[in-house]
Amino acid sequence: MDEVKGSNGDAGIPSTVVFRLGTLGTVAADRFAAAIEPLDLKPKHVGLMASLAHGEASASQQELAGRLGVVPSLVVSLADHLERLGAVQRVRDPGDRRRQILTLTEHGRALLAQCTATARELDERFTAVLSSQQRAALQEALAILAAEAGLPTK
Amino acid sequence: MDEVKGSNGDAGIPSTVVFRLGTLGTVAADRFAAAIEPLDLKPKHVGLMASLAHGEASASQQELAGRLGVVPSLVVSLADHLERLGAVQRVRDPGDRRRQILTLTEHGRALLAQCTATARELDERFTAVLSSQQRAALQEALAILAAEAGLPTK
DNA sequence: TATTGTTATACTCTATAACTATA
DNA sequence: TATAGTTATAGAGTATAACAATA
Repeated sequence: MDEVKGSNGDAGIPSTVVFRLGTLGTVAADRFAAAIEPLDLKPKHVGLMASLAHGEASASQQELAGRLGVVPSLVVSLADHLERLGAVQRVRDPGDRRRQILTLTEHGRALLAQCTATARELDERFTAVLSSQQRAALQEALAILAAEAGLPTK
Repeated sequence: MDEVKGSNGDAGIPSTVVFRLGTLGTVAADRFAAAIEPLDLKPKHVGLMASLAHGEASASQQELAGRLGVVPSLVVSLADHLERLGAVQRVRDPGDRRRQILTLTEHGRALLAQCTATARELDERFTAVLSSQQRAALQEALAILAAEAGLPTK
């Protein structure tokens, strides 16, 4: 018989989902950050670009702050950097001149595509120890949890 | 037939494992941090206690720094705080009086047990949207990835 | 007066470097 | 001279608060 049945009474905090997501999340984020560093981008920049690429290709900075779950002043510096790189454009909303509408440029799309390719390469190496069934199951579970947590899904 | 077969060509960076682990990891870590805040603990404190609880119940600060993947000076402040709470004890190694041996106290064990219970409650709510098969598959995949990444497994 | 974006400032986390004691 | 731990300092990242332009 198996020594473990159902939930292991001896299993400590490292075997909980929250703990493992936290620690693995840090590892994944660090590796991704290192991989995109040559592009002069941080994960948050990629998050902003991804948010602009999804559906409506433009948004006000307030909207972005809400979507990313960060404070508006942080969007300013992220957008400043991306604008300097030529990845996004700021245009005053003619209907409400207080608002800055951010749109992804062609170069921005190219950069985002590069980041996506990089992430996929990392995925392959990172999940190489998993069987294809395990990998698919992981993808599925993470997608559901991300949707539930209100995180970008597509 | 399904619109998606194998890997979705339209899937953006948010659907990669690294990106999702990163974002979900932040969410999980934030929730856990909020939950243990009443205990006057941060996730890193719990990580240190968990490291001491596993197998050999004591270690030098250098060893801990290595295990946690942080710099020794950070272990000092973590240990300071835990010592103030009565969760760990510092004892000079008689064999090498430069070394401080950290051991978990009874109170430390009790605190860690509380954190573990808290993490399990969070797990239940966090993974409530998953079927039991999906939850088991997630557990399995995360355990494998954690082991592969050299993170605590038990 | 309220809201958008911006700037100035402060706080948290963690690392690097300098220092003390022991070896 | 080298190492364990400590203390002092600095940097990255992000939030809060004050401000300017527009509504």
